[in-house]
Amino acid sequence: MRSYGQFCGLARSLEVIGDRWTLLVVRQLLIAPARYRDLAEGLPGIATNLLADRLRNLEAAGVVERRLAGTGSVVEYALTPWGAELRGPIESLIRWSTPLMVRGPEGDSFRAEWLTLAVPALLSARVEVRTPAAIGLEVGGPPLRLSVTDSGVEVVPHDGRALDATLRADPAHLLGLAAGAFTLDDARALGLLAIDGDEAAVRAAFAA
Amino acid sequence: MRSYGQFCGLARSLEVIGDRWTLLVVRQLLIAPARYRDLAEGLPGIATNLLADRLRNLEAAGVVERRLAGTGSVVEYALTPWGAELRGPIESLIRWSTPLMVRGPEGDSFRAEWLTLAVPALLSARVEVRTPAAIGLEVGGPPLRLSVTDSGVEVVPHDGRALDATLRADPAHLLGLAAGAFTLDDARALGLLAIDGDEAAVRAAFAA
DNA sequence: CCGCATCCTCATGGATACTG
DNA sequence: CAGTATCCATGAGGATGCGG
Repeated sequence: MRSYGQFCGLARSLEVIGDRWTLLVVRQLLIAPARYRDLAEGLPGIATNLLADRLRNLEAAGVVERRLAGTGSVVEYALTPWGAELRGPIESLIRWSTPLMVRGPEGDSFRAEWLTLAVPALLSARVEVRTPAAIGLEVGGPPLRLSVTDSGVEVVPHDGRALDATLRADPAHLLGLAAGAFTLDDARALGLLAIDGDEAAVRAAFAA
Repeated sequence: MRSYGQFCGLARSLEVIGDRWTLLVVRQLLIAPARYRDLAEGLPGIATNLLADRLRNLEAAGVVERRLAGTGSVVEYALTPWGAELRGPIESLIRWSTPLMVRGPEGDSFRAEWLTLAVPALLSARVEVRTPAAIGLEVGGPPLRLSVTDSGVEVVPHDGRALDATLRADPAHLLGLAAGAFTLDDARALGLLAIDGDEAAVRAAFAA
């Protein structure tokens, strides 16, 4: 990226993460450290040369580090501590995007893993009191678990542990619910989502 | 901007504000509504065709609106309510940029008005208890006033009102102080800044 | 296979001149 | 003053190649 030549924090940030695709690469690594192939899968549409270029630049800037995963010679990419601090800006942009998401997927590709960032970003900005709960999320793709604890909200791949309830919906409606754009009752009356198990737990988690 | 084709809030945000220069245009309008000429001045380095293009796109996206300022036929650009909500993401990126700012200007251009975003972004994330105060800031360029009230922290052009104190420093040191990167005592011992008036007010404002 | 590098084509950005 | 028009440089996208 060519320099803006401005002594301004925003301009300096954009010189690091302002290139096309760059922040989406960070998004993927915020979901989990990953190999090149996983990144290419999680970033539908990216050209392989661009992915390689972005990873190189992010590493040079100190946002990403290459490391050897597991036992052997498998290269893995992960965020540095400073890179991981991009969670704040990214969650902030996800919240800002709510008006852009309500129109639904419209043929765009979707991966359930993206919800691991979006749902906590939307919920934690809106729900103040937290009742601990574990809620399964089925939105198409691998099942997820929304985990509400005293220390915060997170969404992780579901590993078969015990759940208080399970919520099944399409991604757009789950996001709308997390954003508080409509109520759980309305959504359910319209058949947009289904709940199994302890409904009160779901209601508390979404403050709906 | 070409679509990423991903049903993800971050991707959809970047389709609106991800183009080069775009978020810097928003920065300028967050400082104050402005005419074309003011924007060109506040965005050193931008080409006129790009500024016109970005304003067109931002208007089409609903982030910016053109309006007639004052009495007559003078066109002015301002953020829509949704556009103004980009303050959160932008402040978040400014905080993230702290490690990029400590190396100083290095020949980059600087405008005092950029501090009206940066200083509150850094201070309000770090200082919890607020003692109301009005502190003049002299950093090169037009004088500013840091205004601390119960409701928040803001930096505005100084209009000659009464001040509790005045702080003179170069931009990099003021940012370091606002970020808590070093203490007021250290900075002053090194001759990096000077205070006139009520020193305790300055100390309280910066929690130093 | 996986992890890129190369090559080519087309879109976008940048600098500057110009116009209503 | 507020932009357009133009022309050149750079970067993105897509296909393919290639070494480990």
